[in-house]
Amino acid sequence: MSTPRQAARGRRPGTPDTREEILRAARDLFAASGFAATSMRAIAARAGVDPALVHHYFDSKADLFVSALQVRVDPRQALLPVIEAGPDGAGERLLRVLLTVWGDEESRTPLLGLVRGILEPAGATLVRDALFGLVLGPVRHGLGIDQPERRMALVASQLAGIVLLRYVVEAPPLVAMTDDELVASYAPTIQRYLTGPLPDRPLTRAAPEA
Amino acid sequence: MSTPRQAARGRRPGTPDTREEILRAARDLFAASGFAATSMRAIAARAGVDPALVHHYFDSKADLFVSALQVRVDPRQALLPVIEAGPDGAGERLLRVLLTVWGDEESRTPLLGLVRGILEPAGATLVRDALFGLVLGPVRHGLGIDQPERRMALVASQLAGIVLLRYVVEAPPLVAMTDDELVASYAPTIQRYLTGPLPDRPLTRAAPEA
DNA sequence: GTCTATAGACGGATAGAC
DNA sequence: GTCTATCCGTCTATAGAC
Repeated sequence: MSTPRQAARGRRPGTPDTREEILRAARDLFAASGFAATSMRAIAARAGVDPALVHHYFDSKADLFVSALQVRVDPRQALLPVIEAGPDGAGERLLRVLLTVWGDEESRTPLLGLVRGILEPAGATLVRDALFGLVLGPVRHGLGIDQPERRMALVASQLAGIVLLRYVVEAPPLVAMTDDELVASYAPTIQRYLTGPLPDRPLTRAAPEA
Repeated sequence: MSTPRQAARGRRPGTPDTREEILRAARDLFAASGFAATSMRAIAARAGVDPALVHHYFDSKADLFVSALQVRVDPRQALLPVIEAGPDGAGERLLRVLLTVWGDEESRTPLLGLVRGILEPAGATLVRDALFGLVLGPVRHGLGIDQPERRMALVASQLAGIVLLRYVVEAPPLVAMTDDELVASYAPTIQRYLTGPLPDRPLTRAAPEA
């Protein structure tokens, strides 16, 4: 019904692509309900297979979780253009990468599952490390900016808010805005966090009194 | 151990304040692990009472959830100073209210429970409505600004990101920053969302072609 | 490779003794 | 008001027939 199958000539595999069906079902359900609230039974039912079959392909629920949520976008590669062109305009470029990745249905679903996993006790640290290590890390090291940790935290707080309200909560005004409108609204903020003035002194240890 | 008891003269209540103990335990656990991952048994164990006793005081788990997460801060009252002084500087005032409320241990715990509930299927709409209705609503109506829906959504996206990264994920750079540093970093953003230029035309329906 | 059956644990909720 | 005992549901995971 979904994927057009090419005429298999040699030996027909016992199962066409049951494993893939399970992965698709798992992806959808994890994205919609998170890790804990999604049961293996529900995944099996959606995929139209027996619950035991799910265990046959994947050792545990956690195993299925990480398998289903493999994002096909390599952050390091996607962020290369953001970094290479230097700090000027990096805010807009970073934002456009975010909107592109989340705008693609293919990559949005697994990402939603990951985000839903953030607020669950188990996956909190895992996802946090992934976010900072894979996404913000390259940008931080690639751009030559001062106080990179603090600046990237500011950037992350705005990007996380956008993702949360536009793609998870689906706040109507944000959903209605076009990519260009979003860029016009948010790019100045991101850019200021990246290269604008910061309240604290950069790296000087002792602050003279008078 | 906790509350100093005044010498009860008349009839001693059978229980000192077991109900309050249960509420405290529920608040802590809901804040730490969310709704689904917190069991009634765990709450009873933490409160040092029998699981059945929890059901005696509260009809259901959902009932206990809403009872435990009653925030003692009335948003309408807390936000009055933000609104009354008009749009100028409203960004900083709004931000300071947020930091004050979340800075108080007393109110932070129930708020954490509410936030954790956002990403769970059950409480999503409930919490979203509460957030927009109680917090952003008064500000939107109180300040005389154009395109209030869109502006409040922009504001909400930044505030939500701050809450998520500073109080839920606890990103070190954000935790380390003082309130004044946070205000210096974020107030300009909030203010621009409230009163700055917006990409779209305000309320004009038809945009002339040429 | 696919399924039936079930183990083993934990969850919320209830009835009723004291 | 507090507790014991228990029902009934759902879950993950496994063993084994076909």
